[in-house]
Amino acid sequence: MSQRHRFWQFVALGVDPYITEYVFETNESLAKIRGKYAYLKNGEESQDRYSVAGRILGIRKHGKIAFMILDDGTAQIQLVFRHDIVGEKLWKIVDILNVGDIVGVVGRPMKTLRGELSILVENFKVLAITWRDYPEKWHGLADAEKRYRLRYLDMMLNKKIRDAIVAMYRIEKSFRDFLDSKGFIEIHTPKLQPVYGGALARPFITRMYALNRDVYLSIAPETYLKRSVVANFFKVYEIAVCFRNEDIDAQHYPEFIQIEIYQAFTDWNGMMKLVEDMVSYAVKAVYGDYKIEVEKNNEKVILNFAPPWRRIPLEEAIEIFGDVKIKGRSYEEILKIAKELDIKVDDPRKGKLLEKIFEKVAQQKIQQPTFITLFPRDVSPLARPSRENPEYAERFEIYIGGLEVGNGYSELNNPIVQFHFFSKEEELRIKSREKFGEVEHHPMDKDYVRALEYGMPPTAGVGIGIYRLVMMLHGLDSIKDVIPYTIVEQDEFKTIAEQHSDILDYYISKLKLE
RNA sequence: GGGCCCGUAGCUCAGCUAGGUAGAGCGGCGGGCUUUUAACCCGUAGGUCCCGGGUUCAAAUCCCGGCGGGCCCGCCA
Repeated sequence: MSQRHRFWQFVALGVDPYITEYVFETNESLAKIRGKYAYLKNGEESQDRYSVAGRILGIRKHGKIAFMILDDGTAQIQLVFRHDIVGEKLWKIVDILNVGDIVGVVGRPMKTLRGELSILVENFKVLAITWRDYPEKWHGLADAEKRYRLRYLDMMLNKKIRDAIVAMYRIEKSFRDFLDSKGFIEIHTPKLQPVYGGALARPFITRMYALNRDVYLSIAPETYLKRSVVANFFKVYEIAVCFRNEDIDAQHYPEFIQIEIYQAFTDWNGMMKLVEDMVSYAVKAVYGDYKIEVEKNNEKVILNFAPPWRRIPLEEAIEIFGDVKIKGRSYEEILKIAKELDIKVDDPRKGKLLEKIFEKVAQQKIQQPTFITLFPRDVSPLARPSRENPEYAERFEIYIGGLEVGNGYSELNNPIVQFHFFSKEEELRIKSREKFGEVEHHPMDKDYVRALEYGMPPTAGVGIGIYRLVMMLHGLDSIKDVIPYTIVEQDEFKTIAEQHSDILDYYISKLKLE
């Protein structure tokens, strides 16, 4: 308040950042201009004239010439403002522009004497201004709390984050293109459900006033997509938000996006092929090659997505990668191995033990895209038992870069056995409650069983975690880095209107507000 | 649920171990500069040291409690 805000300087120069300009027509993106005029020689000016708009992210002033970095969301380019070209009146505005202001400019591509492709500005308009100072140009926005609190700045200024967000869109689009070409359709399943299911997780509970009852936020689209298969939509998928009321860490966040795919008349083998074809298609479409270099903990790893991917049964993976003999062992022996590995046993199922042992000794070592197959039946209540050994399910998980990114199986389409498995899950919950506390289990879903009773063809399905896939592909070590907006507690601060009552009064009177 | 770490100017950070006048760079503002690339040079303003309590002659610094954020373990993808 002590010194007059620069806003008043703009107003004095006839520029009101919210009243003067409502539109600015652009006719080219900076990315295109960069490509098209790369040929210019140092000092050369093109006679072509373009209209571009974006945010100023850097300013270097040199008396009667000024260089600014303009970012239009597709690329950045240097703007050259010359006093002799824009004239005295516009120069006064050039003089008060700050990093963060938004301008539309008309000018000609040129290359400076030092070889920097630029736009020589002939005319420009101020389209909006920033009221807050931007982060320092060298370190940028680095404080973790501020990055998540002011995520728009993080996404605007941190290239790694921005690239991951764009790549995520392109990967999802590639998945849709691929599935569309195979005749799949996307079906949106309910996020508010009377019974949660399709995964083992604690749900969010919320109130639906229309029916005067509590409902669950979807933990997975699975049971509804399979109802869709019953509905003769034999090739369906959904890129779905899933909500799981569990803790946050580097690989987990309570709301996340999965693509789930179901295809009738095939089994887990057909689904593994579909997955490796689809993911490799997307990787090539987005990054230009099946092989991509990923940086992990300052180490570079080349990941090769070219199909086919390796398929290794779970117990074999434990033996190969973890060097732990596990095949043919009894429940007691496996329990002992788990304890020796310092694994806390809080779930009585043998399958859980094997999963934990795998995660502890083998998972980190699996870098190249790999299907780990043949999971124990007892942790897979919606999967079809193996045709060779019903102790196992025809279930696979996808591991890339040491991260679990997906899970799929031959779907259980037998309503009698499905009912039995659900009943066993209930029993497990009740039985293990005294001994281990609440164990994650799949609740009885009779309505879903009834759908199966109308007849579901042999079907295979898969779920792939989009955030995990993207964080792995971009070498980011926190899932929160690829989630556009994560939750943060509200903090206290003053808005500009609260800090500058004179400016508030100006707009109230100018716009005839009360 | 358990453990560890962090919070100082708009931003990035130093100062804290061992209590003694709150600092730097960038950014802002003013001045100079017509080809810079973290431009440069001169000047200048800017702080509830997260909040509350305690110890002390004296607290950014030590202690306790809280709030906010991060990481790890357990659980979930």
